[in-house]
Amino acid sequence: MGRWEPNARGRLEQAAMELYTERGFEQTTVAEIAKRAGLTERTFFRHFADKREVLFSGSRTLQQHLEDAVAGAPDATAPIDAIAGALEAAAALLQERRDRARQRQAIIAAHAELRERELIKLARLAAALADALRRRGVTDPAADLAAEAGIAVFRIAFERWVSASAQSDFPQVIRESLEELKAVTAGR
Amino acid sequence: MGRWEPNARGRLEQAAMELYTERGFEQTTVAEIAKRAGLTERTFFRHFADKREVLFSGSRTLQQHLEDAVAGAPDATAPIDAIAGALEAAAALLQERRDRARQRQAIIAAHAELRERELIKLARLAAALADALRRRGVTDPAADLAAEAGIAVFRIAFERWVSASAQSDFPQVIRESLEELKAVTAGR
DNA sequence: CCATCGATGTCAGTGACTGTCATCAAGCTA
DNA sequence: TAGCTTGATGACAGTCACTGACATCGATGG
Repeated sequence: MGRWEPNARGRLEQAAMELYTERGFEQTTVAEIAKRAGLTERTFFRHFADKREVLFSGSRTLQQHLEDAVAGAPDATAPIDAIAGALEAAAALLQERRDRARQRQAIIAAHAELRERELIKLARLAAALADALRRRGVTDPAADLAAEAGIAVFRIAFERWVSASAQSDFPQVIRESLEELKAVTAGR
Repeated sequence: MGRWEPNARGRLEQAAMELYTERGFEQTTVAEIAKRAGLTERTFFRHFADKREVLFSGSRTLQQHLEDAVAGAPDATAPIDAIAGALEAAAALLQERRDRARQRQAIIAAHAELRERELIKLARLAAALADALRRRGVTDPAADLAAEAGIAVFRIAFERWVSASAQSDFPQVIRESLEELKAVTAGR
C-alpha cells in the first residue's frame, strides 16, 4: 500500500462536484474541497490549474475522440459530414453518462465564470476539429467555418438534449439540428 | 468645476489599455491602473466588475446596434440575411476604429482569461440576435442556429480582417465568409 | 543500506475583489 | 443662508484564489 490513498485527482473531482451542487460554486472554497478529499489546498492546485478546471477534465478525452473520428472518416466525405459524424459519435458517448452530464451542466449554467470556461473549451474543440480537417486537405477558411458551425450545432443540440426527456436521443438531436442549420444557411 | 476630474471611467479604460499593452495583462495590477488614472483601486471596482471587464465596455453598444439592425430589416428578409446585414453594419462601425480594434485584439489574444471573457460576450451577442429573430417570428431552433452561425462567421471574419492589410474591407470579408459557410453547409 | 524520486504537506506571500464607513462638493429645500 | 440629502470617491480591513520555496517520507532501484 502506498503512503496515500489512491486517485487523489478523482477524489478532488468528486468532492468538487458534490460541494458545487450542495452549496454552489462561489460558496465553496478550495480548502473545503481539499478537506473533503482528504488533501490540502496546495495539492488541489497541483492537480488543477484553478477552481474551475476541476469540472473540465473530460474535455481532453472528448477532443481526442472527435479528432480521431474526423481523421477516420472516408476520404470522399465532405467536411461538414466528417464533422457531423464525429459529433454524433461523441454524442453517443455522452449519452451513456446522461445523469452526470446533466448535473455538471446544471452547475456550469448557474455561474458565468464556469460558462466562460466551457466556451473556451468548446473553442479549443473547434480549433482541433479545424486542424483535423486541414490534415484531410480542407483549405481555409472552409475548415474553420465547418468546425465552428459544427460546434454551434453541438452546443444547441446539447442544450436541447439536456433539457429534454430521458428518452431523447442525443445523436438524433445532432442530426436534426444540423439539418436545421443547413436550411437556415440556405436562406430558408 | 466638480470635486473630481470628469470621466473617471474613461480614464480607467485608457490607463488599462496602456498598461496592458506596455507590460501585459498579468503583470499589471489594478492598483497601478487606478493610480495612473488618478483614482484608487476601490473606485476601479465601482466602475468595472473585474480586471478584465475594463476592456469590454464597447460590447453593450455593439449589441444594441446589432439588435436594432435585425429589428429594422425588411419583413421578407430571411433570418440568415437579417443577421448578415446586421453584422455587416457592425463591421462598418468597427472599421472606423481599426487601430483601436487591433490593439485591443492583440491584448486579448495574448491571455486566455481575456479570450474567455470575449467568448462569453460573443455568446451573449448571439443570444441577443436570436431573441431579435424570435421577435420577428422566427421559430426555434432556427433562431438560435442562425444567430450562432452568424457569430461564428463574424469571429472568423474578424480574425481575417484584423490580421490582413489596412485596405481590407471588413463588411466585404463578412460577406465572403458567409458565402463560404453556405458552401460548406451545403456539403461542398 | 543508501540515494533518489515523487506525491504530498507546511507556510508565507501577492493580488483580486468586497463590505463598511468616512468625506466632501453640489444641489435642493425651508 | 442654513441645513439636509445625494453621489462619487477614499480609507481600511478582510477573504480567498493562487504561487513559490522548502520539508517530509514511503517506495524504488542499485
